[in-house]
Amino acid sequence: MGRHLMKTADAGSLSATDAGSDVTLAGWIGRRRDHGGVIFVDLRDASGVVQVVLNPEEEPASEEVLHGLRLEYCVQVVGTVRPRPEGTVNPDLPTGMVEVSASSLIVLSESDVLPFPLDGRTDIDEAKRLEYRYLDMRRSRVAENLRARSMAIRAMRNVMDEQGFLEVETPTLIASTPEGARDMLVPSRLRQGHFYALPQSPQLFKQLLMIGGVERYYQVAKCYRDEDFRSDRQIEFTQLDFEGAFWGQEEVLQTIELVARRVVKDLRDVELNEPIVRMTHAEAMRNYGTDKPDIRFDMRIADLSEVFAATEFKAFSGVLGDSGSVMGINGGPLGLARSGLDGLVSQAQDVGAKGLVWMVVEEEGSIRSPVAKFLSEAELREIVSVLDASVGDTLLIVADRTKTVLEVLGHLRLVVGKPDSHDELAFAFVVDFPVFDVADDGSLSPAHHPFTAPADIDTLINTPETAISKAYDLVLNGTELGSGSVRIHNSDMQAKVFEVMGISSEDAEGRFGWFLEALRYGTPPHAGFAIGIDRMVSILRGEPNIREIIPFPKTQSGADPLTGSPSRVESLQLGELGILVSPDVVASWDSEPDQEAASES
RNA sequence: GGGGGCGUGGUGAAGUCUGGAGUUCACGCCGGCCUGUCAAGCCGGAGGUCGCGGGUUCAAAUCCCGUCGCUCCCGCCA
Repeated sequence: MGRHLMKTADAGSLSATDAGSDVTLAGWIGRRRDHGGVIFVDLRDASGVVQVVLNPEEEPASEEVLHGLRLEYCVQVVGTVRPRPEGTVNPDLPTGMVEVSASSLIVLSESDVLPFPLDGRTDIDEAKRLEYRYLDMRRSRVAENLRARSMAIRAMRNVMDEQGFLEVETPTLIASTPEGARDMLVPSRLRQGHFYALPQSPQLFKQLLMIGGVERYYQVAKCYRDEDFRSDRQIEFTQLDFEGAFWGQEEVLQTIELVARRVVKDLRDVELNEPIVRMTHAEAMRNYGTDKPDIRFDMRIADLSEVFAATEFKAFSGVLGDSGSVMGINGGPLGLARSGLDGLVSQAQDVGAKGLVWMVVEEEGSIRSPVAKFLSEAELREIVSVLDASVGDTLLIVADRTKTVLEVLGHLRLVVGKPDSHDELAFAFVVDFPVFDVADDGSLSPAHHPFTAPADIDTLINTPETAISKAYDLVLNGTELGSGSVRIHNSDMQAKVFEVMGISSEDAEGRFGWFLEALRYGTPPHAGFAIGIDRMVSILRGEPNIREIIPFPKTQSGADPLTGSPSRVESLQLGELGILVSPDVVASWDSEPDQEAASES
């Protein structure tokens, strides 16, 4: 290594075997311990931290420079790696066996006093962290998350490469495609009054790639959906998107398994030996009350309608007579006081239940419950039997329309059973999704985009409300990680599906005529998937939201506190686009106290 | 669009329920001392329009109304 190099070693990589070697380090002052004479500095770079010893008697720099060192100064240190003296080894530091004795120190760049500490011991307000994200990512939490994200994407690319996939970039300025969500729009200057949409997914392009003879495609794709934010939703996010020709569902699920195994291995150093559990959408709903079941814990929903077929209890008999259901879960030994049980009742009501019956199995086998006196001995025995209840267990029972019962119990199941960490991982495939969601009023709305192949076209046409599609989801710990489907590869079939979904043939021709035509040129059967990378990494990292995994995320209101986006633009710029901001909107600006654009103009 | 939580020196928190002097704690910052620490230590000091606006009151960080920001959730989002 020549002397001209700004650094010859990484701080975090030094170990006892480097003792005696001369190194040039460069990084930031993470901490300083100034004893008046000798000064210890924790020098941090991207690789980690090492202790640098500055002794003025050895003249690494002037007294003024040495005692003037402050947190996060960017410095270069030339010195010698040496074992730490007896009794001063730091077992908490990976490089704690050694230290670097400095022969010279140069301040490359001073730092202002920091807006918040970078020590990782305090939870800084997130808006502040995002405003100074470049400092925030010097902290180990974000730095490690960025590395994990990189590792995950590398693992995905490795699997894809090994499986013979071709990485293809698809455009991000496209025509609006129907994915269900609101499109992010970009105005066109060359065709005023026209707009590009940012892709919600590369859906139609990857299908075109299949038609184009690319048999296996993948992409680490930025996707955009202009909907409200959640802890696991941002308007822009990243997916591993892939598609295979001459493929059906089985090939897709097996590929997902390869990806999941590799990512979990690389990020958690855990081998997933068991095949990923598969269940149908109907099974998921019946057993867990949701299409994204958290199967780290069992606690299945049990149907108690049989038990109460002839009950005297009006709250139950009324519902059953109205073709509803009575179902329950065994919450296990919750040990809740009356107030806690009442809390569950109000939570059940919050999600739509008229009420919730709780029961606690008492020592001598009797049942404590507000409704116990309305139920027969036989019914109580049957409840205990069906729910496989033991002494101390809390049973939760809901009677209502079947859909409501499942929703409520699915919610309560999470409330009482969901683990509070992601130490354990439970993947699941949910397959055989219905084509339509049935609303309370019986109306149908498509559950998936219209390019999803139906399991059976006749069923779709004759009884659409019961039709199954060849669509499937990947779920991890109760979070939907991604979705995919077998696609329609036949133009006539595609036209029929458009029709059933309520898209008129004129409308379909106008918006997707080009795609319907493409399907007519020997389209191979194909299927694919997309995995949400931000979500997957956030769960594997045990982070509570995907912002921790995204380098520069936006706040819940869609703003970036660092750069000030979204911002107003000059009217000149709008003029070129043929755009005039509505007078109402302009008027509302006057009442806003704090606007970036206002001060820039 | 709706519901909940939060907003107090640079940072994090306590104080707010039950109104009574900008009070407290930790970190950071400034100055001094200090040659083996590693969240270094010791002594001293500075620093706040309690998010903003209005109201109630003799008196508001505290109660009320509004508003802004952040966040969690419902709707929305395959």
